[in-house]
Amino acid sequence: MRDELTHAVEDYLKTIYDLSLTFKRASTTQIAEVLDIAPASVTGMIKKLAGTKPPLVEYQKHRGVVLTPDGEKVALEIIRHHRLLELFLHQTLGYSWDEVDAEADRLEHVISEEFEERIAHVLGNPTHDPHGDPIPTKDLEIPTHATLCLSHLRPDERGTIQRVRDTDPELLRYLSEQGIVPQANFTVTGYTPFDGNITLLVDGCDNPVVLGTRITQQIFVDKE
Amino acid sequence: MRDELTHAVEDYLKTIYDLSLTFKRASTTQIAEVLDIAPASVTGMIKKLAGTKPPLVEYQKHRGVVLTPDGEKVALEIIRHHRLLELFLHQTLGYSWDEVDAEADRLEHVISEEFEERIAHVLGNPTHDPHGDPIPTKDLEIPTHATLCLSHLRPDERGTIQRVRDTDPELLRYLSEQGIVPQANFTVTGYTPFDGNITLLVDGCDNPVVLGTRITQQIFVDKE
DNA sequence: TCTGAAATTTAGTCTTACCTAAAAAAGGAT
DNA sequence: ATCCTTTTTTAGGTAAGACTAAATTTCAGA
Repeated sequence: MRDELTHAVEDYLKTIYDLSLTFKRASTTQIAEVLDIAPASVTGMIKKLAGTKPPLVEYQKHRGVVLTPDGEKVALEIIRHHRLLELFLHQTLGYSWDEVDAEADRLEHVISEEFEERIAHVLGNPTHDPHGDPIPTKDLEIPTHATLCLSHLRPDERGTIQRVRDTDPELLRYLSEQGIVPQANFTVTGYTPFDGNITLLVDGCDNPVVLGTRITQQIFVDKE
Repeated sequence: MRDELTHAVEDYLKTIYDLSLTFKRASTTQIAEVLDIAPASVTGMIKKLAGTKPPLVEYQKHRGVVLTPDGEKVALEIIRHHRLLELFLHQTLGYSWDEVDAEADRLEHVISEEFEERIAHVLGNPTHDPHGDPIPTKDLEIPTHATLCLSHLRPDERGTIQRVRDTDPELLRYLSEQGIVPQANFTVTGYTPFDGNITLLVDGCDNPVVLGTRITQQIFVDKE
């Protein structure tokens, strides 16, 4: 029906989905920044997305867009592809967790439903990818996941890393070197009020790590 | 260097490679037929391929093209992707042999060298895909393979199916229902001179199968 | 309510990467 | 030599997406 969307369209929808988790509506500039495209170009695409047969976004001039149910369906489908692929690359092909995002970004637009089902099956219908991001189910429900941000913890609190929401390979490699990966347990040993830095000691590691808010805001945890 | 070729370019090169196995030079019309586009379009693309920095084809007006060493390298790279993917889909993900071609056709243009290496490794550096087609090695050598065509066998000769060079899912499904898959042993029990039909009895099957030349010319065997 | 900065949209271009139909030209076979 | 087929040329079209520059709108503070 509304199949055969271009890669660009799928990327826009994915981006809008992500942004609206945080901001409700996604603004032109935000989308432009994420996709590294001129704002004017975004306006053009947004209009297109709002003008498709079943509209994919609800657009109000000067106040950004939200996905329609149809648009959200597409976005979740792509996100499911992406996260299943990430886990598959990691688990079955031995990719490290900082490499999976780039490869999945290319494959997500190309694989068939059949491919999706088969890797889901091989992986045992998993609920989370290697970064701890929830994988939408086949009928596009998002499994529950940790929403407590590491930046909110304070000294002496203990917790478990659940999710690292960042795609920068450098950062991911750095974090895993420090033992900061999903399922790792840790204790917060320090907090600096003015810059928000948090120091934590990962169980089994010798040295504490200091992380700035740029990082701690991307890490979600369960408190012990 | 000459990376970032479009899917279309890669498809042309793959097609030219295939054609020149049989005809030495690939003509405009032949290419147009295989790719199902107008001959004029082929001329255009051919000129482009001949005009790249290191030319990918050697082009003589009115007498078709041959791949240059550079073009052949690209073609073999894609063919390696394609055949590794076919085997991977079949072996690791459980696709049936008639389904793999279509999926591989899309993925072959998108996977990274890393992906290629990792599936090759998981599969144990295989030499042949599910249809018996040889998989170019990492340094793009083609393993030896059967070149004896089933259409040349005559009654009472026995052989082993080595390779079925066809991508039509219907046909492939039909053949596997008749037990005609790589490694199957058989005896030729009949030959009709005028239409070239060949009757064969696959070991372990009860009924003989009659195949026309359209089919037998695509099947390669080893004589027992 | 005015004003200026920031965000957004409009308008008009451009590029890339194909594809096509129809006319012209070139080869080849007799 | 001439007909027929194949191939190329010509001239043009489309689809997708991106860009710049200029205009407009919004919003927040004076």
